[in-house]
Amino acid sequence: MDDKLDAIFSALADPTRRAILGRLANGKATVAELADPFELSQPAISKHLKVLEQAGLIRSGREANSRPRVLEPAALKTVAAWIADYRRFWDQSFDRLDDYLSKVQGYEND
Amino acid sequence: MDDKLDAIFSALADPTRRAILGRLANGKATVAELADPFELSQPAISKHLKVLEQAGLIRSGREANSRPRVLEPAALKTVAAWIADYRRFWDQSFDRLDDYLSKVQGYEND
DNA sequence: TAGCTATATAGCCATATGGATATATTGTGG
DNA sequence: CCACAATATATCCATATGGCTATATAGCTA
Repeated sequence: MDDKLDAIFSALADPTRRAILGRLANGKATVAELADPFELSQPAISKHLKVLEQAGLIRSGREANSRPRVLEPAALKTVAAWIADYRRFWDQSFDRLDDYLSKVQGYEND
Repeated sequence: MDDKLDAIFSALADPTRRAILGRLANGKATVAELADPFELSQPAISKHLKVLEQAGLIRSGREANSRPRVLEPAALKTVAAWIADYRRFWDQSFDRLDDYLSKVQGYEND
């Protein structure tokens, strides 16, 4: 799972790739469509797509001449699950845990 | 905000750094304490800490001889906020949005 | 089959990253 | 002030990353 997170976070660290995911949130798209908003070469986009796919964030389809991409939510869910463990540090709705933690931390910290 | 996400995701892409955050979730810790679980040199850990700090994920304190680190939840909250936009793709509790989206996507996809 | 369209792959290059060792810096205690 | 402890900074090195151009591959369509 750690390896997965490595790949996922690493894929998400690039703004072009996040923008691509944003586009795919509206539905599947061809490589050309995904490339359109950017001033990057087509191979550069293909490379980004490969990174996203290897991280499990998207999938490739096949449709006539083109290979449309779709979002693969599971990978994002993995991230959400990871970050959920930290939610208590900022979210009011985790008050009881928060109280508990501030006691524990207060003990350790002072 | 995009720049922030770049730095944050990039920082989170390394398992050592995620482990450090995990340790800091139990309360503040010195560099030596943070380095202890790893078979890495002290400078390597300092480098990781610098990356985490520049991403805003941790802060440095000062206490006698040592510079203890603490978690900085805001940066993680930023990630949670980003990913929340995708929550509808996997979470049942977002059913209405999900329905809406599947209609929209169905339209675009078929 | 020939040619066009869509996309992938191969190289190549510059910069970034993660690690190591050696050394500098800063604070504490004697 | 000295010596030690804790941590940071400076190099250096190997590998990874992101971009480009050129070229290969696959599927239509005439």
